[in-house]
Amino acid sequence: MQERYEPNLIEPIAQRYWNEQRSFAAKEDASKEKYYCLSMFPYPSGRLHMGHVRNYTIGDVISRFMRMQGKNVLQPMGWDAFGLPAENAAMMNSVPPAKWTYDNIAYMKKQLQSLGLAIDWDREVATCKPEYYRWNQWFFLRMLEAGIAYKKTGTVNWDPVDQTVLANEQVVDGRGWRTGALVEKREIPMYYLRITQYADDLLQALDTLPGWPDRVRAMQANWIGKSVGVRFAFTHDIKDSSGKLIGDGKLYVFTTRADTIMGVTYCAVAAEHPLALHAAQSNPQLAAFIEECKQGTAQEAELAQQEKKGMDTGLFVTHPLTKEPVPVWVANYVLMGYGDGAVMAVPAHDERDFEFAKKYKLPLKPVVVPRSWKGRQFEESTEVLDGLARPSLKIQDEKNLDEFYFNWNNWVPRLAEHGICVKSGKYDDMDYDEAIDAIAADLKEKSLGDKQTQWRLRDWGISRQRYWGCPIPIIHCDACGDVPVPDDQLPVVLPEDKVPDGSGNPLNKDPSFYECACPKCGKKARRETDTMDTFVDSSWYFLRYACADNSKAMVDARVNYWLPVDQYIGGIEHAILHLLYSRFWTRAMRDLKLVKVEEPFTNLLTQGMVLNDIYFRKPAAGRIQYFNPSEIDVKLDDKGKPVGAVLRSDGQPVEMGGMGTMSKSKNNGVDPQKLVDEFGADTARLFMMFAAPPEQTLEWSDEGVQGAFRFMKRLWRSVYEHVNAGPTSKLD
RNA sequence: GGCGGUGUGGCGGAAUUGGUAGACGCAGCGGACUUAAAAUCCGCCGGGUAACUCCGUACCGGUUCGACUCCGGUCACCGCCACCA
Repeated sequence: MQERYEPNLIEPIAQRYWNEQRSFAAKEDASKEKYYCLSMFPYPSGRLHMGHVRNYTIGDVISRFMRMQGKNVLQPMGWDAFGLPAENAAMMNSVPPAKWTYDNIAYMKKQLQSLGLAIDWDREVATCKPEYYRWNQWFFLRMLEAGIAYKKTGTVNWDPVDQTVLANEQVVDGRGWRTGALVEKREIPMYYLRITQYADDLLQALDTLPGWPDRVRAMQANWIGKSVGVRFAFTHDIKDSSGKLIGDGKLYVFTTRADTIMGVTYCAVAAEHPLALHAAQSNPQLAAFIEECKQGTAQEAELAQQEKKGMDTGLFVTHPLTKEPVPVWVANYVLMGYGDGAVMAVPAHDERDFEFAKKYKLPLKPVVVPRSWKGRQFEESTEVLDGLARPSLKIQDEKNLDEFYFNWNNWVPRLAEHGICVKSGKYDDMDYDEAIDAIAADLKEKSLGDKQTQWRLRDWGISRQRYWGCPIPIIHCDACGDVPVPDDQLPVVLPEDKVPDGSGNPLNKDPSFYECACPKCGKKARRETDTMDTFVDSSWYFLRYACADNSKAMVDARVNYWLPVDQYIGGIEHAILHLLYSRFWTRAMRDLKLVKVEEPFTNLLTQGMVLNDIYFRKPAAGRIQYFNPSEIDVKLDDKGKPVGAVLRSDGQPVEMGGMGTMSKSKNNGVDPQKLVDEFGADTARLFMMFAAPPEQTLEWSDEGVQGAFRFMKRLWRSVYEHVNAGPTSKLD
């Protein structure tokens, strides 16, 4: 054993030994308690970043701890290898995404090994390999048979120049990020997975996951978005040009406030609603308005910022209880994708309806009063606002000091509170719950509605008009329709030699891929060229680790030994989609009797981001220039507080921008490879584990790394001294 | 607007079920070694005081022999979701 601590000498020796001995290969052993420790697998972007190092170090420490506790530990690793960045890199460098991806995997695997992680590399998977994605295809066909997968037309962002579908993030200010062309909404056929069928289960079962952070469970519950209310219909006799009643003469709406049904003064429908489209046929102005609503992105968050706009259709529907005519408006605040794309509007008790009614001078009608008014006399009156007569209700407060009344100058939140029904005929004096029960019962009796549960969650559209993904195993035949690829012809292999040029999916232009024979009738047919969303790949990789070598089946009995994952570690950014899809997919596999496990992840740790200082200069004209902290000298005052910073190369001051997530755009990243090369993996790992609790953000500090390095050196020396002192010691 | 979280020295953060607040690290200060520097090592390091049995865990109050920890309220910050009817 040598006196000097030289990690670059000793770490590779240990790593080679582990590799040769297969020290971390896990074997199923029913006599031992298993422990499955899983880190979210990386996208092979090219190099590891500090977030990876943190993630895998946390997992490795937990694995080590559990191994020392005598558990049979599995810690696998793989590659989330399909996806858009490979296509972009391909365009820039004229390299096929496959080559780019495999090269990156080779490099990053070396990096991971140099970190000394106790990974069982025998179980490595890469989602872009046919051995893996054939089971995506196989199980997709099983879901199709079971009715969990289905086809329907869906709305996408379409770039008319590139002839391609854009993800929401690729739409900037309503234009394609590459072409700058105005993005269109387009209806195209896509495959969907019926995750909504599992909505209630996915929501309820969140309570069985005490090992998950509260906020992640809350985020999932929000996303699923259960809401209980009443779905009912207004009636009408509006017919289309062929004389058919639109929607069978019913305009369905959903409401959580059925108690306000007597206060309805208009109905609002989404721009894409059949009634709106019908009215637009004879109304060019309305048609133009509908076109305007269709512009922009399919992203809902942006809709929330828009001003409320609408237009009268001139159509009327009949109120199901009062039989009064109710005007139908098109409104941009109504979403086609939620419920039936239509709402009943009660401007006296709903903020959005209020704002809309005020803008377009629509009537309003108060029908709910505070509970404190119960059993007391109130006065009806009319006030004139904006030249309109507005009905108001007044009451003396209990101390007879003031008058409380509805006034319609501004919205007040109290108007939306639950209360007592008034001016509602037979429902007068009923409280919220009672009124809803009574109204739902009456609507049911008329066969015009009932209580219903509505979900925010939508079915999962998995079709992507993209090349670098798992092909959807369907063949389109003019005679037989959509025919599944027979199991014995799986996998449908993605050709790996294509180089996308930005003008759509190369599979569309490759006859050797899309030309095929119909498996049913043998006639010439066309292969589906859409590929699957990459979230499909990551929805079950944790199952495959248990049986990665099985070429005959998707999963086998070993899955039931290892699953569920005892500890899952990864970024909070996957709190909703990846984790929800995985929970759904596992349930689908359970229902098709492939696995026993229902909840795949028992404990979840969402590790914090890695932050670093931000330094910049803001020139009088032009872009902000960011400087990497390694190029900066910080000035301290007497107490050691930072008071300023200068760029080392020119000695001139730079602005201190506080701390932010390490990113290319802020130029504040630290390359893990440099860190490992200089100080060794142990120092890097020690610092990361030590500087902050795993769930919290970690503030990078070069001095902190030095401290960890000093610690390692001291540790080395004390071992060295021990070895020299002890006559029989053979530590080296 | 809804939901979730967090507030402790100059800084990152400890404090297992309510029992010595500030572990450990960073920065800072003093010292040793050195011709000098780096590296390394030792000591000090919340505030106040001449001193202590003083004050101090965002703020106000409560429970308790005892509160960073439990309860009620306030303030501030962060994250996610959001015309969801």
